[in-house]
Amino acid sequence: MTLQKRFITARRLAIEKDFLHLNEKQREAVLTTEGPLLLLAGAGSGKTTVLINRITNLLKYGRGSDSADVPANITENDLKILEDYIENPSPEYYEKAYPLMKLEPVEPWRLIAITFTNKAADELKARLERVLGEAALDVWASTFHSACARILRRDIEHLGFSRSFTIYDTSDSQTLVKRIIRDLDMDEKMLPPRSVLSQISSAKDSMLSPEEYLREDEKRNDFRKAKIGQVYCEYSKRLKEANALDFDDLILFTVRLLLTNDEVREYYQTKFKYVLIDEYQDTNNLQYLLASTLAGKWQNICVVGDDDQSIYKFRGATIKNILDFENQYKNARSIRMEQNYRSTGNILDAANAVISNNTERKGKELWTNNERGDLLTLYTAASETDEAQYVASRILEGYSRGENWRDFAVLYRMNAQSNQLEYAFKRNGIPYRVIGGTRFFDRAEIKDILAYLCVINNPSDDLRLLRIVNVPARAIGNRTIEELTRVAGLENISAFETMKKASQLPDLQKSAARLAVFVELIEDLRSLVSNTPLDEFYDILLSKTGYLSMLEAKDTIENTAKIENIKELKTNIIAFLKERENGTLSEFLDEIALYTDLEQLDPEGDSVVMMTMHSAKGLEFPTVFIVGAEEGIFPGAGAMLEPAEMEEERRLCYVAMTRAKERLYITNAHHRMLFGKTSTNRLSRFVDEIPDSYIEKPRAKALYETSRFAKAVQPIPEYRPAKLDYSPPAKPMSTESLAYKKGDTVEHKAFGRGLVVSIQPMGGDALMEIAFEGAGTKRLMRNTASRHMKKA
DNA sequence: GACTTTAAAATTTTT
DNA sequence: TTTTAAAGTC
Repeated sequence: MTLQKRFITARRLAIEKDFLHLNEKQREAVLTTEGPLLLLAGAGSGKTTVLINRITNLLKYGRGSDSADVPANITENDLKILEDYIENPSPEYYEKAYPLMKLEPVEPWRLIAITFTNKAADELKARLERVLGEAALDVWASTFHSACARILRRDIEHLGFSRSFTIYDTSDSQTLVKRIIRDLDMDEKMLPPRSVLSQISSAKDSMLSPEEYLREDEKRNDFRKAKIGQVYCEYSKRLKEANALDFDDLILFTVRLLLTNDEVREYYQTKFKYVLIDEYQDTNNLQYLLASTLAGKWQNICVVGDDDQSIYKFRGATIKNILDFENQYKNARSIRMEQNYRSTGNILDAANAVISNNTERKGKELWTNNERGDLLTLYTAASETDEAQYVASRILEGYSRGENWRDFAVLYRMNAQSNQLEYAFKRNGIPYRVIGGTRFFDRAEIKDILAYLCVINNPSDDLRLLRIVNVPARAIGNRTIEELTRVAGLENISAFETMKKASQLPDLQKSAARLAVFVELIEDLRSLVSNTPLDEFYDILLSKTGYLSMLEAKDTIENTAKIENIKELKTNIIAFLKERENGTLSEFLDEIALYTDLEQLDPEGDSVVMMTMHSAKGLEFPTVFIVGAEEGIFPGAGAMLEPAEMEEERRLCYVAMTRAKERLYITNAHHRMLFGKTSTNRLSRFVDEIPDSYIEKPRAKALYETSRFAKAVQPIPEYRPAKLDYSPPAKPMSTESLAYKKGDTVEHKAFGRGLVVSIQPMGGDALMEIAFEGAGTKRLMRNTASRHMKKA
């Protein structure tokens, strides 16, 4: 063998020493740095660890582990140095060997890692920082959307938008579409805004402009689609006028910018030498285009994903991206990580058995060295109440055995199923948290305040302007607003501009004075915002707009909660300012728009978690309950006729099952009340797909053999392990993190140390009065506040 | 223009 | 069943 070849081998072996804690496949993934790489990472196979180590490798050794390039003039002695280190990996030898091991270490800013959630991005950043220190902060680790926002804030002017554009979230888009449908005199029944929006979204995903879309569909003479095309047209027009981008636009415009502007493309393509995409199975066409464009120059694109965990088709994700990766990049390498470190053998085999019924997949079989563990359990309840009680009882049993509440998770197909479970948990005194559902930023009062902030930031934002123009009441009613939008549309100016001219417009004479007051309010605030610290400004906003007094005027429980939520938003501002000393309003709004998953699972609190199977992706729990395993619910009714949908449901089942580490319970109900109707559903086909050797089905058999005559047969006895007390719980829910009492000292993230002065129970919540050392006395709602504070 | 009643709809949602 | 939005009443 030549010296060069021996050197290359030795160099890789030497670098490998850093990653001996990984298994063989993981290590290969870490050391394969060059060219397109497909990383098929099964559930629980240590994906994040690999990602971190891969980046570490790139930053430390560059392409040393994966290159045939050898420095000029290497000598036998150089080889010896490497071999010495391999033989004896001590710090002294390392120091000598390191210069020979590295080959163009990557500068952190030449690396972009794109994830799907902010949570994942943050975790990546945090873990990188722990390993690499400060340098890690220069790595672009972000979501698709925030990476795009960052690019567009710099260069969107090439596309004719202003750099201070506003971001519309899904519900903003929906309001806008609804308004357009009405303005165009179309029938909302024929064109549900939701489905119109998803059509628009998929048009954008195919990079079709409204005009192109219209042209296509008029050819086909599809009446409905032509209508949708008109809405799409108007929708784009209004977004443009409001200087706003929706979520899809963020990516669409970035792709368009990169494709049309050579200079910008060149800049980013050169900059990003290594591109890394996480959760590749959930990317849509645009995201695929973005990723491959960014990697266009160096072709160092690494995608990580698991085709079996693709569960977001309804949002445009296409499994094709991951299935076709090797066709798109002919020189792609692929590595499968199939060893699972999470679940017991039984759970894993059961999950494998279910997913093997899918045809659209790469095909992979997870295995584990973990023990077999308990069999899965199927419980067939009489009703949904019974099902919930069964779950509660099992959890109670576990807790009395010494397990923590947080070791249990209940997963369901849709949020509506959480209700019965909540009742059961309350009844049994089990502390729980529901993840998802209505989110903090979806609450009306929060949207209102944010709308004020948006308008101050960008007065052309008609959508937000109309939301708040009469909240609190300013005697600016429907008629005025109608006239206002009519004139604005006619003259092609924003509603705010129209307001300014109200006194000159005959039809607005009557309300001109009131409009002027409002205009002045906004102008006032606008002139204030640039030279006032954001948190201070926020207080001024609350009082000047009269929003706070509006809520304080009526002392109801709802309003107290609303006030707390508004104060909670201030906590966000303070936290934001801590991150960025001189953060501006527009930066804050960006962060809010793209960072909605505020209420994350908080590992400190000890409570049972309930969530949809979708939200559970990426998480793990010792014990998992999958409830409502019934045909029509899971798989859902919509999947019955569509094989592709059915496969997606099955993947969802696979995701749900592989969340469990030690125990997995699956339940169904003989009859169930849902949306006010009682129905009898057959056991989910997914349960049938689990071989009997992995699952215990105590009573299922007897029940289902007679299910056709279920009504004639004797009723199934309800599951009642203990005497049931159906009265509401005497004591309030007692999570450790919620168990504050008068006199406790607390540590709040934003307000610092404080003393609990009083607690007043309110529904499932409590109003706490806390005297903070620095921030004065505050009244906070316990459940929300507890996310930001703990006992000191 | 504010408040009350009624009617319709309800997968899943990382941004 | 529950939630939300639109129509109806004061």
